[in-house]
Amino acid sequence: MGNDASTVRDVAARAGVSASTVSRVLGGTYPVAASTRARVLKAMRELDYVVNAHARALGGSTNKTVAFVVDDVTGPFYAHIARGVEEQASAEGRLCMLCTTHGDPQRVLAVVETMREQRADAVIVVGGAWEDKAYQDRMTHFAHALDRVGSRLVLVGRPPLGPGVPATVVEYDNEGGAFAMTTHLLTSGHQRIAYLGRVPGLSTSGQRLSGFRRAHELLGLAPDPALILDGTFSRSHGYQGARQLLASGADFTAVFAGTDMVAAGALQALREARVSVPDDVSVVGYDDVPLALDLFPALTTVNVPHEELGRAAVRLALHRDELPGSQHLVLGTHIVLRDSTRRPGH
Amino acid sequence: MGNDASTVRDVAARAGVSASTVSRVLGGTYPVAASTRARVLKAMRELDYVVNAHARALGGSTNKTVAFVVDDVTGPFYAHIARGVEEQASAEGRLCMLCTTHGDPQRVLAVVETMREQRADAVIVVGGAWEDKAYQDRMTHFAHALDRVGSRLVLVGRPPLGPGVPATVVEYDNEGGAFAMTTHLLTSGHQRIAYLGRVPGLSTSGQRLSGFRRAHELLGLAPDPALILDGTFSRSHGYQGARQLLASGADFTAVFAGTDMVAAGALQALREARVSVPDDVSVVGYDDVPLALDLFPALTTVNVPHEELGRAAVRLALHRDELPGSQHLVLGTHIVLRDSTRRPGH
DNA sequence: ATGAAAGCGCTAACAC
DNA sequence: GTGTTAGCGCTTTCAT
Repeated sequence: MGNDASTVRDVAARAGVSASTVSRVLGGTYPVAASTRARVLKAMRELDYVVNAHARALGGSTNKTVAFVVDDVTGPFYAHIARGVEEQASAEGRLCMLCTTHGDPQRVLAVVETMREQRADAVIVVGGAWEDKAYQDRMTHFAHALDRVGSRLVLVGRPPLGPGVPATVVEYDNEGGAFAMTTHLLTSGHQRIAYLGRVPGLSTSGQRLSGFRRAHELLGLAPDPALILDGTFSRSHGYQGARQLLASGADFTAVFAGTDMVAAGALQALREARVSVPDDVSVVGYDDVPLALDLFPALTTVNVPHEELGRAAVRLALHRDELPGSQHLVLGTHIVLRDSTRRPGH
Repeated sequence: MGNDASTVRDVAARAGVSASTVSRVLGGTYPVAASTRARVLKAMRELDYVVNAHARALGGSTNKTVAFVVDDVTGPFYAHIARGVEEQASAEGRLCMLCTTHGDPQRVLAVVETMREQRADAVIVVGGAWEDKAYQDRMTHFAHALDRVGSRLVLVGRPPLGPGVPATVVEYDNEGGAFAMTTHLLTSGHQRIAYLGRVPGLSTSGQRLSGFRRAHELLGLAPDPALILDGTFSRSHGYQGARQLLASGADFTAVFAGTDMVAAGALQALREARVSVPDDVSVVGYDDVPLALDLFPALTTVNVPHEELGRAAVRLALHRDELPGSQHLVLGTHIVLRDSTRRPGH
């Protein structure tokens, strides 16, 4: 229906100048007589003119757009990284496209392809990667394809694809955080720690678990395989997993939840079973999302610099020519002690 | 730098056909000989071709994009609406652009303008509106401007701009939810209810407060103005507000928090002051975000159909020609009783 | 079934 | 300073 936006030509006609002149005042980066500029501006206002971003993107080569590919906006973990991305993007004059993939590797690939069509300046993929050869190969392919058209693949919170692959990666010390937390638990006297939320094939999960294992080894201990439960990074897995653990009569004094959401579920199950936290069992999470503060008891967890991850992703990708040395960043993590942990038996 | 994506022309050359033929297999909506199509497809694969979305948008008129304008992705309230929007958009073959405004009315207007440049199929603005004449006028202007180019302004969770303004509005029964909740509190015996998080000039806040007032009036009561605190829809206001209330020695048995986040802050303040919830005071929130379940005690609150709001927004906007009668939707809300409320003095 | 040619709205040489 | 002329990559008549 209604389909008559005014164009440079309309504005030019009304102002009695040529299209290029209009374009010049639009760009602002070229001398135009003050009086002419005023007339053009006036015409634009009267015609309620706005540039067509597509025509502009077609002529020049950049779209002034950053794409953000995420598993699920709803998770606070992603939401905060999204905020960092959005803020930095907007600070750099870029628009932000949001795509969600709902844990489906196929959709990730499809979405990245779409972003390639959109000629986004950067394509930021957030969250653990699937440790699957075919998947990695496809991502590597995209990295090259994006690079070829002057765009950039950015991996946030997932490992690099390999040397020579043109991609920016912004990680955080996943393994180190889990190591620190496990060490804390172990040295406070917890010997039997259940691990909830091992997600097979997910890089993030693998790294956290390996920090968990390394801490045990360092103290000459071995985690009990029966206490490591497979599942997803979800509240419901935390709930189900904790119930299952309780029902099995397993012996444990602490629960290491794969994420804060998993911890939230576990806390609910524990509360329902009248198991007191932290008196009977300690619970720790991972991520330090705002929710951690509101859980009861307030959750001891590993802090991840969410917003900074997002911000850094955009910054590095957009300025990769100026800061070529820093295309692989690993941000630190640290544990935050709150009320959900205590020495066992005290 | 690298800036040589292959084009239809490249593909055409390699397949030994004309550009139009390539375009035809791209579109799929036109007869092409099977053998030719195969050759073209092969050439595309070999050249790793992807269409240029901008060139396409320039020729045709739609961008296949939906814009989503939100205050802050980080709030769970928005996050869940965002999910609904994203899901429906993707189901309708649209991409989703995300823009945040951080509570700044100026930025809302700027962002909507940008979306106009992008020729988005729909521009979805979420969250309470500022009850400010100039602001409303600008929005009305945008509604018309978008309409003129075949796009659509969608208002989610805010009142219509007025009759004759071409905009889709998807509301939820804000006033009704507050009314129901307040009535529940009042009829359970709470006579002095504090209201935390009145945000002057914000439509959402105004509606909630008027439901709060109507419930009082209906029972022949009048809310005590001293118990109504101005602030923002934030956790920190909930915290500060509750502390202030406590410090003032005010007399109240229940707290109606403007949102669940406000309630979370209030609960923390109450806990720190050793005021037991719900034994000493009852607390209720608004929104029913997932967090409500994880608060302690689990929060009694008003359920808002977040995802459906987002989904409906996209659906109505995109199919406005097929369902012209339903461009103003009001979804229902209902109260959810959990553990943060109780009759006073029991 | 396929090709040639025009044009979407804008920017960027290149003239004057 | 300003106008003219070409395209950017694709879709779409109009021919054939």
